[in-house]
Amino acid sequence: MKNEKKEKLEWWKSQGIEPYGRRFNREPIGGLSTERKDSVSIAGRIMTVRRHGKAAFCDLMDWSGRVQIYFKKDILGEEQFEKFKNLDVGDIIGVKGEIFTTHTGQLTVLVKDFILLSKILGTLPEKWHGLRDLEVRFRRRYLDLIVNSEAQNVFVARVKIINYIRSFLSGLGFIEVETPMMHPIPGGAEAKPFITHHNALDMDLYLRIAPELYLKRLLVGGMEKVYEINRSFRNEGISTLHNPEFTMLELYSAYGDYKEMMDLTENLITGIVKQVFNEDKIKFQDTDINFQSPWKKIYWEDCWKNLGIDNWRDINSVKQTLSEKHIDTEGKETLFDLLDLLFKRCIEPTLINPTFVVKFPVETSPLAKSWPDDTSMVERFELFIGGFEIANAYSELNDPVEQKIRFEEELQRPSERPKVIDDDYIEALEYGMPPAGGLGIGIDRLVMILTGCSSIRDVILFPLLRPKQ
RNA sequence: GGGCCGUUAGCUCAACUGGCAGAGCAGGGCACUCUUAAUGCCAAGGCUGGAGGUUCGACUCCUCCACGGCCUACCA
Repeated sequence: MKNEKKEKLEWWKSQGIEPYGRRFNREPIGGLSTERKDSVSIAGRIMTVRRHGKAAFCDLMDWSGRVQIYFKKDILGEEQFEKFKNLDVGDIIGVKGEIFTTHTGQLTVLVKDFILLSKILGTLPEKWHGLRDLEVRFRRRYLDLIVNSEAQNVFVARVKIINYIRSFLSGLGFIEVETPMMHPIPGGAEAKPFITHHNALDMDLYLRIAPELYLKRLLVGGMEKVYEINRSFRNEGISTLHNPEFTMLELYSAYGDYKEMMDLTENLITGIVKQVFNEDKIKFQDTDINFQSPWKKIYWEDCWKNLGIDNWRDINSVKQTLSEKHIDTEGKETLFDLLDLLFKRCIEPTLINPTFVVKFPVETSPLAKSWPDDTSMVERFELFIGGFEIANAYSELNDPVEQKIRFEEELQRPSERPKVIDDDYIEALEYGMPPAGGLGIGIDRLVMILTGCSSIRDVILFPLLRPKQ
């Protein structure tokens, strides 16, 4: 803390004023208008000060907006004006005054009275360039939010998107539920879990990697349309698309299928684009993404044909294509690892406008219902926007015997996940789960696309960083 | 985890090939009652991320460490 700021703090105390105030009745700054001639009461942070001897203009900011306020000595009187001189950029004050317009026509509040509500002891980042240092923006997000309106906009948009999702789903009869975040057996996705320990029960628990298996138990229980906007945790690398904890929407609709999920996804996201952003196109990085319906649908299998692979199960032709494209296959041996690599490098980057990729191999989808007349494939789609995966959905496998076989087959494949079959889930299926469509949407990534952010850290308030020092 | 890059005043950035570390904003003082990146004048602000090394001399070159960014890997 700087000595000068400490001295200011002491000055306020010496005036018998508590520099950290109490409740103050105020209205949002964003609601002020030039038509108002009555007195107003507002509060917020002083963002700029332009002093002119016996008068001064300041900008006062609250979450709803910013307004210019005008301090005049002949209005405030000697004593109040002296207090004003001891205010700093960054202080939080309450103001009572009247609206007027300046000679340049700017809406301004003439300060009749003000009160200090919170004294700043630090120094705000620079008013013109703002806070650029990414590390500081993430570690001290509060400064980012105070100073960078782009940061404010992103997180306001995030809230609006999530609110829209809730009202959209509620309108379709979905109910929001909460399922455990501490799982005795991690399941519902292929990912490395975080491990924690419960002392009283003396048992290890896993932070959830997906809520899927619990939500489907609720379908067994008769809940027909459920969703959870869930935080899930995966103990893997950090990148512009990956944070160890991330937010997903998962929903399940009894008696539906993956096609229903496809329609729902398209309606939901086009609705967000229209209602929240009032657009049907969004600029992401340097390209326009067109969200207009109908969205493109392609078969996963056709992607390979387009790359010149006639039979994607032929590992040699996959390897050959990878080598022709000079893609390093280090550490990749299985057919599906190689296919995944090829897909990520050669297909994903081309899927800019929303595109459903449909019908996946059963080996990569242990919880999905098989394709009619082709048990080697499943009723599943992934949605890609802006070159990366946004959503994943399928017709849910509700046959307990088949599910058990799929789990057992999964155990045969190498995995870093603990190798335990969730027999409790199988048992639930034995009581009958209705056929259903299920959908997962990566909320952080969706927000990225819609707000033009290139890193997931830009849309998560406090992304995980190593502690400084 | 691997590769590359970055870290200089509270913030945003300079400093050529190794030769006294500089500016704007913020903060301090003075002047100024319609400014809006207010303005004018004055003063102050630094162990250049940390620890070693090379050198007469290091922000600059070398080694190690810390944190971050990008790419890559695992994944969503």
